Amino acid sequence: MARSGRGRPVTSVDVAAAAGVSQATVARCFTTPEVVAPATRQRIEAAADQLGYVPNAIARSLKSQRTNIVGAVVPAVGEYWQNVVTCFSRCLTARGRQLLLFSFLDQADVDETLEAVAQYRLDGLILASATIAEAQLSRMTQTGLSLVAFNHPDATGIVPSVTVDNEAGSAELARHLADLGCTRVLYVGGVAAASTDRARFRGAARTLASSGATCNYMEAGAFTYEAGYKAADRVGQLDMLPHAIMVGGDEVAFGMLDGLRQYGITAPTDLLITGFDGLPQASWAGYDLTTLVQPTEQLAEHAVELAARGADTPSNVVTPSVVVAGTLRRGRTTRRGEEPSTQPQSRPGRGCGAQPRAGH
Amino acid sequence: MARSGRGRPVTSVDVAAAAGVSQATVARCFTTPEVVAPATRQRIEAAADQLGYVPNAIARSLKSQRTNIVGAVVPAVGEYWQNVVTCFSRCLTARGRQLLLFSFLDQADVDETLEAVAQYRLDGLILASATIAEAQLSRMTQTGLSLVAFNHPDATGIVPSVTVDNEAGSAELARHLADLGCTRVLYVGGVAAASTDRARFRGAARTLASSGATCNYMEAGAFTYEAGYKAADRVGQLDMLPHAIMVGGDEVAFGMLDGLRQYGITAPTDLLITGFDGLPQASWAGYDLTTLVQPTEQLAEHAVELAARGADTPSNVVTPSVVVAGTLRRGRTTRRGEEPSTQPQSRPGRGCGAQPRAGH
DNA sequence: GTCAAGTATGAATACGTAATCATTCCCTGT
DNA sequence: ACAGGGAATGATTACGTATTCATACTTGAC
Repeated sequence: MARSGRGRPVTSVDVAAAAGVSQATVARCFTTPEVVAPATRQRIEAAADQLGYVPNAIARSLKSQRTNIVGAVVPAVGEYWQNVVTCFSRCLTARGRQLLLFSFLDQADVDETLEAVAQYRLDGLILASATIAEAQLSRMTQTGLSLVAFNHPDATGIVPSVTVDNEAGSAELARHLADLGCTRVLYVGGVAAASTDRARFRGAARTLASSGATCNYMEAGAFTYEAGYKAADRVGQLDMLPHAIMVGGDEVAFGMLDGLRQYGITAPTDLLITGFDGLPQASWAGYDLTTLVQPTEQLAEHAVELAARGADTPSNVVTPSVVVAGTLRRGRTTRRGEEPSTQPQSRPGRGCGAQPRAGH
Repeated sequence: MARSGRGRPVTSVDVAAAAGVSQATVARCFTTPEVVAPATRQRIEAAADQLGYVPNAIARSLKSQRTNIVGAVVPAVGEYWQNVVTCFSRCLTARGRQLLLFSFLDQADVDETLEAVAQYRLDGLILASATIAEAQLSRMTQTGLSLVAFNHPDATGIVPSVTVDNEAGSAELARHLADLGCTRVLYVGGVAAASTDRARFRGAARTLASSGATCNYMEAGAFTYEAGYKAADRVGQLDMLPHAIMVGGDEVAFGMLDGLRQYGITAPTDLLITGFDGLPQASWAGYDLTTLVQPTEQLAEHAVELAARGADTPSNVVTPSVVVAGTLRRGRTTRRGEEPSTQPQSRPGRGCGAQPRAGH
């Protein structure tokens, strides 16, 4: 047993005493077992087992100057980020590292939280979509911890960053729509100030322009379902519907889909709709959304790789930013010539589904 | 700067030297500032600032025998758990604690992971829906860390547990259905072996029985969308639809809803449907599901409270298990006399929506 | 049988902090 | 003026491990 009642926890010294060896040998037995004689090792293991000895990672970290812990600062809201966190956890566990998580609601909390986290001497820290004061940022890197920006392209150049190729992905979606004959497209972004949002709009606008199509911008205000739902009000009251709506995030797109239904507008009948992210729910039959699937596993893998190698690598090595391409998922929301109903009815498509509408 | 190049990190000793005081005074300055003279304190703070000193939480933890870190072992899949993790993180941050997260895909990984986590001398550990070998469990409590089982009623009696009142919640849903005149109900559970699942079925069956209604059980096989979607196949092929389907989890219910639509069965027209959990998506217009909303914030708060007070409390104090009641959310899926369409049409309800159906 | 080389272990130290104990100093009351 | 007391600070130690250095012991070759 590790301790009886309120007794002292078992240490390597206790094990050493029980096994009749020195503390040093016990330590060796747990770090480099091959250098200790088989007989001794067996004796130590038996003693450790019987006493319920568990090595103290805190003490180890103090001595070895590495905690084997990687931190992640992630927004508290949004299905997307929740998936990402899960991926982080998996990747880290696979490498024998631990994940210290901070989810923040307000950017303002980040600086304060970071202050606290810096004390833990993490091996690495992944900053997801968080803007950090540059002074604090450079201060943190100097303590030897390796920072990684995750899906926060702005940070490129300051710290190594890992992102999906937002612009190319959005371009791919736009091309898909252009191929379907859409010439008047509305882009509904989440937060115009976000660099990811801008990159996605840029990719869409560029591609559509080169096909002779127009691409207006509308800001939903947040990357949430509710924001999309409300944005649908503004769309529903347009005099003329666009041929397609490109939404800057899947969750916003879900809100848009549901919101438009209030106005009797459905995809792909009345217009086409695309999302971005590739959330699990995009594949659910209820939405079946055309979207750009982010290779979350892969992105997380890269981020963890950069963050976890920690102090192994000399800090003067410039780590190139990683950009990974996503993949297009074709869902029902851009499937031409079919009704949203699940009973496939072969009906001739009617143009791009765009019709002049009477004012509300 | 914290360190210049590959230099040594700044310690309290360095600050002491720079400020012309002893290390002890520097330490006091950061733990109990009120006992150090204002002039001295100012000098120390200036020196610390200039050197970029950051207290080392690892060393502190070693000395003080508490890490200020609470661990959580949580299933990797499912929207529900992702919400819970976010709540944990928020509650802990509010208390100045850190969250060490483990998400597991396979129960088998848990034991192994726990072995690693035990080394970190966490203040507390929240076990969510994870079954732990009892030997390991008792071993862990003896190291002085306070375990808390989250939504895992089985554990009651062994470790303090925090759960929603599954049975009462399910009973409330059942009563709601009974009030609507349903007399033939199908309960679709996630995993029959799960104690939460059993409790929910028990609550439903008991209540329905007392109203003279029947309640059959069907197992979806998992608490996932896909499982619900597939279970819909079995429902769709029944000779006679039940008046209502109580699904053991919201995510499963979403799958059921979408799956049933394949068969032209919609709620509330053809039958009524309820979920359990109260996921954000249940409120989305696309589903608008009647469900039992778990007070996740509150549950997390309790769990964190129990886990974080750590070694403050003598271990011989028996901590009673916490059971919190959920609240009923009435969505469209049990709204009688309305079509699933969003245009409210006042039509007379037609019984409970149950109709004999021809075989497939 | 002796010496060299290698192997297994022990003793001692450092990691960075917090807390205990001891010390210095200044102030106040008589 | 001096004793006594409180405030501020310094010296020291402990937390539990990993590592370096030193030492004892085994083995093999000549």
